[in-house]
Amino acid sequence: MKTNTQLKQILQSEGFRYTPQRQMVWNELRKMGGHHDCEEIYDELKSKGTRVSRATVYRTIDVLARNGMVRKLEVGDGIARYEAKEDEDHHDHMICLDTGDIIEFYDEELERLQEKIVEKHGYTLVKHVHQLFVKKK
Amino acid sequence: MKTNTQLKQILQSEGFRYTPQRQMVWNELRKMGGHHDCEEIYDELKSKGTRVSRATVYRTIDVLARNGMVRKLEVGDGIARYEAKEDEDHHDHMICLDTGDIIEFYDEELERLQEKIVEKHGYTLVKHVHQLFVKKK
DNA sequence: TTCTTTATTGAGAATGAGTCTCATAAGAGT
DNA sequence: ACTCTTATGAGACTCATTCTCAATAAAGAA
Ligand SMILES: [Mn+2]
Ligand SMILES: [Mn+2]
Ligand SMILES: [Zn+2]
Ligand SMILES: [Zn+2]
Repeated sequence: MKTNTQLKQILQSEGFRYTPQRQMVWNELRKMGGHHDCEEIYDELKSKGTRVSRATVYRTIDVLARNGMVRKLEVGDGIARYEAKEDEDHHDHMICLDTGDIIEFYDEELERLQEKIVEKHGYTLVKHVHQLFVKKK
Repeated sequence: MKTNTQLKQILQSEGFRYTPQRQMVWNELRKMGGHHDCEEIYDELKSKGTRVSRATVYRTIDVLARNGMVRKLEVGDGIARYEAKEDEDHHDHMICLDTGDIIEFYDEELERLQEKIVEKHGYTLVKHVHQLFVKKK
């Protein structure tokens, strides 16, 4: 569980300022849990009376993503979604085409295989996108 | 190699009309080879003096994609790219973060593993997106 | 071939997620 | 408290993609 102090340290170590807006966006996304877009975060904050502008939500989410606090997820509907990265391990996503549900999965062997393939081509793996679009059986 | 007659059959079997514009978009994408966005297809057609509107390129590409003639590829820059699906087998993509190059790869075991994981969760795999973002070693 | 029906097209307007501008506010170091 | 610089808010703006609608042309019938 990342504390606000840790958020402060991470931001400041990169030359970013530790502002109340950034705290609010970060804490809100953590509290919400799951995968959410900027508009949802903005609405949630607004409904609580806190004043964080839409632009700041977008900017903050971007800062957090660049610093590994948050993960960006694009499922193909043109809306970027984000999830707070606590201490949890890496995982990929299954998206149910019936319900829109996002199920997380992790497979050791799958991760290894990707590395192997990339190496075979003379490259280094920086990141990957792996999404399985499924239907209920 | 898909012939124009095959294009006609596929379109008409789905109730779509076999129009010169659709032939031009399809043949142009095939001729170009590789992964291209709608603007590139539009420009290419325009440079050859053929008159196909931008809207029609977008609409046609969508029709072709829905009918398995074309594959959509989103690499995260907000521009959808497409590639003609001839008779070639399935493949996924490595995107070089240095050059923007798109390298195709296929791994039997990887494909099998995905199926296994999805089944384990009680779902059926409909499609998947697997992109490896890499850097030159 | 001509007629009818209905999908398609072109041109440009509209959409909308995300970005940018700029004047004002406020972190952080001294 | 002062200074320097980054962050914020409000709204304008971007730009890929979609939509509108009048005009056009496939496809099937006769
Ligand atoms: Mn997740
Ligand atoms: Mn390809
Ligand atoms: Zn993974
Ligand atoms: Zn694959």
